[in-house]
Amino acid sequence: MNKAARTKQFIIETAAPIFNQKGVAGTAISDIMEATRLAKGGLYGNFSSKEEMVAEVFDYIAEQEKQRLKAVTGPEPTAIRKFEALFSYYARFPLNRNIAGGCPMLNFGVEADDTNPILKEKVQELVAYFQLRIRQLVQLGKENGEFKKDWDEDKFSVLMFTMLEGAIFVTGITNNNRQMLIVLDFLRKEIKRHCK
Amino acid sequence: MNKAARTKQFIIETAAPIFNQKGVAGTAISDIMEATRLAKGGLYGNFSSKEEMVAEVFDYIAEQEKQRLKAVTGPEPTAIRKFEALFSYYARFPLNRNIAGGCPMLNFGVEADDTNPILKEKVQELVAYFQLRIRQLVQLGKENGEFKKDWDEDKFSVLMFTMLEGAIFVTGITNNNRQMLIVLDFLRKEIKRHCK
DNA sequence: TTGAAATTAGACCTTTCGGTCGATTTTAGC
DNA sequence: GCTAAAATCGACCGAAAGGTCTAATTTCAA
Repeated sequence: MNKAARTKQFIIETAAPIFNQKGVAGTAISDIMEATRLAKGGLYGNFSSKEEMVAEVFDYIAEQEKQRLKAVTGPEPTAIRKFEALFSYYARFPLNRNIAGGCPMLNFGVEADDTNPILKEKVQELVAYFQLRIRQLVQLGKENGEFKKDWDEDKFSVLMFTMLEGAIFVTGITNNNRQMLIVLDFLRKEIKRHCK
Repeated sequence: MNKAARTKQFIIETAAPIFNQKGVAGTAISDIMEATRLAKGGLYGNFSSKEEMVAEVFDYIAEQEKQRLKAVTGPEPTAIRKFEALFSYYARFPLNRNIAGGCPMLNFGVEADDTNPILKEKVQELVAYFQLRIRQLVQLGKENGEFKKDWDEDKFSVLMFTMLEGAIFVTGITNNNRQMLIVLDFLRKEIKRHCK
């Protein structure tokens, strides 16, 4: 990894939580200059524009989120345990995050929706990925004989995902994870209800 | 209503969908000037700053949302019918909205979370109001003998609210209300499950 | 209809925005 | 350690940001 690549990566990692917290429109290049302690040339030597920088920042974030999902569920041996690992991860949200500012899907998605089609598409992909992984977890559980075969994984992945995103939103707004815990409690019962 | 008050109201109503779509940071005073066809003096004669304007715009939006909730559920005679009216309202989301840009709670809430404590508090109040109304609907149904007495309205209001907000988010991102319909289907079944 | 008060227009101000580019420093292969 | 290439600095640019203020217009009670 040569100097430029290292600098670029450093910028991306430094900028990620800033964009996630303040939003794209709310973040100025000067904010990134300050945080990275780089001058303008140092930034624009690595990115041709703010837009491109944001795009690469989100690509990095998306990859991080995917890795995190794998890291949380991967080590667990069964589908039930994988779900449980996910739930106890979200029970500690947002304290367990290394990118400050809440869920990037929600933050970037809400802003990009009416303003940035390219970024919106990236968020779309990440949402689809998360929902796919939930479906696959249910399928795995079916194959393992953990879950009943008639459980509709498509519907469950929609319920689980929308509830979690809603709970993340409410957790942020209320400064309190009480509602997240209620949601997780419900999801745990749903899992149990469909166990053999 | 004198001229100033009418102008102020006109500005608020014109600005509301713009802020809701482009975000606070993403909206320039010049955008509001263009939309209202007013000059700077016309705006700053009615608001002392952009911040104050946004605050009053959100107050207006919050009132609109409350009125809408009442308008949708009010005419229906029973709790079950009130819920059903809400569900068929959300089934048509966002086509049935008169403020473009999706759910203002979500849009303003996500942006304000890390940037604007005053606005965040206003969103907080509106969220609390919606959840209260859901709880009250369940309570009404209990009193009417529609719902079983052991139904936990506190938990249900959390589930319903988080799911709907999550579904609104996903509906926007995917340009498709398929997941909203799945969520509504689930909520209908929950209602039925707790009917006497 | 009139005239004082209320309201709005729009030129102007300072600051900050995203972005450029030649000068300067740093990197890295020899 | 030298040197060509790569990377970064930071002064500079035009545009646009939020906001001010006085002049001009509009409102509305008498």
